[in-house]
Amino acid sequence: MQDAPSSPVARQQSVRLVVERLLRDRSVSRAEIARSTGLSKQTISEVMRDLERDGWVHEDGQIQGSVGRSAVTYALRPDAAFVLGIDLGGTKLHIALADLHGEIVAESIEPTSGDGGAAVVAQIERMKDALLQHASVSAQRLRGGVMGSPGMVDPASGSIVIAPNIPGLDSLDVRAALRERLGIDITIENDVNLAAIGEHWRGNSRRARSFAFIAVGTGIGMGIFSDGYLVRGARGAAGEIAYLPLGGDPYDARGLRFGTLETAIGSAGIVERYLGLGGSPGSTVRDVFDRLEIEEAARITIDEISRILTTAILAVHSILDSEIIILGGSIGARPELKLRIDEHLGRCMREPVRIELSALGNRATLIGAIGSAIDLVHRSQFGIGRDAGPLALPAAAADVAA
Amino acid sequence: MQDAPSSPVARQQSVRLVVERLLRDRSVSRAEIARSTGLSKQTISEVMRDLERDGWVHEDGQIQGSVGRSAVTYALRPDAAFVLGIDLGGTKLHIALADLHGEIVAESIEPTSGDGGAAVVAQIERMKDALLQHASVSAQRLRGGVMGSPGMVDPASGSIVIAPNIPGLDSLDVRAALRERLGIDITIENDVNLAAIGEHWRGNSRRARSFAFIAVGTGIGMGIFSDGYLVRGARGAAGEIAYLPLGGDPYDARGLRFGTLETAIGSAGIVERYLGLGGSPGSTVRDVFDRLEIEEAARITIDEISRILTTAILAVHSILDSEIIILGGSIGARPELKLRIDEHLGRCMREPVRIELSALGNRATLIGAIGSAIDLVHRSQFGIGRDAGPLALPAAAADVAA
DNA sequence: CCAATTTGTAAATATCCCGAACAAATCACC
DNA sequence: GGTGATTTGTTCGGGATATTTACAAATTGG
Repeated sequence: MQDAPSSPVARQQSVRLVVERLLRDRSVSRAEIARSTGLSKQTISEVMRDLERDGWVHEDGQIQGSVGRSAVTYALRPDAAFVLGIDLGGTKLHIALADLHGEIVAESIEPTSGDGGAAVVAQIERMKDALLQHASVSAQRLRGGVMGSPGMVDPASGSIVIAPNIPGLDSLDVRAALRERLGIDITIENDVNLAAIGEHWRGNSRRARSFAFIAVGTGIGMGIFSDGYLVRGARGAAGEIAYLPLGGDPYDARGLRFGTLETAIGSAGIVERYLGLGGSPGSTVRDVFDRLEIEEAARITIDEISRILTTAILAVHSILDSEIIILGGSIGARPELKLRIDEHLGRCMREPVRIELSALGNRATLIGAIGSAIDLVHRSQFGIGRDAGPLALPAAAADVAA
Repeated sequence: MQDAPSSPVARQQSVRLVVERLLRDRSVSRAEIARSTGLSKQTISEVMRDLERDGWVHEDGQIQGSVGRSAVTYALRPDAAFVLGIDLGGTKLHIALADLHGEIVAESIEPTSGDGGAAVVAQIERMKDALLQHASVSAQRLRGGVMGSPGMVDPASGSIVIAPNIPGLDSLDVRAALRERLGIDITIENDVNLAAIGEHWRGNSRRARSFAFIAVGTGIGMGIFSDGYLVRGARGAAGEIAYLPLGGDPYDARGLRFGTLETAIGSAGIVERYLGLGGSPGSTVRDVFDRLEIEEAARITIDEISRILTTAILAVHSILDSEIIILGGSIGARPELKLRIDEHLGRCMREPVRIELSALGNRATLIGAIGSAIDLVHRSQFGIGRDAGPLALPAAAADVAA
């Protein structure tokens, strides 16, 4: 069933407690860790000695001022390992190299190769090498990576099941190919889920254990956190709210194919609605928003979109009881929408749920991928099982200061 | 932060592995446990000796037939402890006393006392005493209990926030009162959530790690499992699908108060719809179902209800990606509904989600409460933290046989 | 400069787990 | 019916880890 606890059964527990404490507060003395974990001082000293020997922590400073001997504080070394965050979009491929604090040391964007799965894998390898060289990081210190991709990712195998926009990616075993070409494990995850992780780590839902991230752009998707854990669903399709039966007839053939909600308020649906109201032909969604103040068709379009999105939020909230709902994506993050949604929510909920705009914008997936990769490194490095609790991520600098 | 691991840090790990193995297969030999856990034979023997000394396990039989010495098998003693499952409804109070296998040794139903919270607590105490006496179980062996109640339960404090139907229950600190009167901890949980746990343990979603249990009766509610864990939401209101914006105008004042979906397809809504279609005055929901084959108004009513419920299922599934959706409650469990829903789903989903009727009927909450209580006893007894994994419950007899 | 307090180390002890050797029980096969 | 192979379960010694107690070192306040 599980692998044999070879020798260090209890030690891993201790190491884990120490590391978790160091993640919570960036710099802590050994005595303080002993107090807060309940372990003895020697155990902490010994664990810390091992961690320092292996390069995971270093002395960080001293605490003076209070009575008694001054304490030496230790902190996790951000440069102990590096990870790769990859945001694989239909048009752009965005890769960043980051340290264990999540500090990005190098990043680059290229148009996604149009020559299919194998070419994309080769492109990723090339970009990775360039980033390592640019940041002067040796390949050994690269310890993991996470890639976000649109479409469905099978929770069991971790391989892409359906990948729109990138031909030949779902037929290829991308994970195996990446492991072979890059020499490290790359975990694949739905891009919206990663964006939710990003917002949870560095964005506007930092302290919320239950929240939803709704991305509205070309398509519509949602990432769900419940009690600190990502909700993936049986087939990895949780949060596919494109198929919510709102904003149209769920028995309509088009809704069946692309999703009723997405048909109504995806980019295509918005433009179509705008044209139906007499808007100028050839307009984009951006144009509609630009003419919001000056054109009746644009105003009505956005009003209707907001109203439908509000019912979607109502549906999501009644099922998940989120603490916060974050709106993101090129359309969803527009403040004009939030304004109208807040107003509508006030009229159909007794205690309207808190709505926030994405703090990370189009970098949410990338940052979530980095955070997720850091978490995986921590887990694999310190023997933390998957049930050992929510994400083990360093607090953002703002949180430490607070 | 956490309590000090006094002495048995590693031992608890071993104990937990052994107990989990015994939960999975009811009767196992020590050698087999050693193999499957990776622990050494001596460790298993020692752990087992302690468990037997404390009365948690006993020798159960022998394995013969294969070459080699025959093995003594051990099993958890079902009578090592007993738990109380309580289903507190607006009209009926249903209590059962069960052993650690979930075998009910005594149960009783009474009308819920109408004299408010304190009277209900007294009633529960009286019924508990009677059950203990009837089953000849000493009070010391009663180790815990779980109570299901309609309304919202705060996930943090475990106290009832909103309790419809039972006056004065939300103002009282029920949990403290029960602890004082009964001498044991009674955990309170939403009744539909417990019904979902019941179905997960003994019902139709036994092997599903992600599923939803939808109860349609006087009111409408849902219990959610994601990846083996119950989803409670930020305020314990997850699954309150009464407020789904389906089947009516979400901006309507009545929907705002009772929930749009519940207004449409709760008992009151069904009867109202039936009358609106020219049905006979004074009818109940039961009457409507009875006249389904012989009266046009009844047929149309049920058809429309099914259609709305189908869109609700579609909404739930698009958000949660459940493996199975279980229908329960006095109305939801009617096969006439499932028939129609299956048909409708086929026309609005490309891969219709699997729908099953509740296997436990109106006992689902009670059984879920028992299962949940057994899980809590296991956790508190064997030092299993809350993040140690999904429910630690004995397999149902049918599963063991299979 | 001394007392109080806190940090960190050292030594001794207890606990727990593992590996190997070994006794016991059982089956297969001659 | 006897013998060997196989599996079970125990005993014993060794190693790793954590805890307790004692103590040295450092720092603040008077």
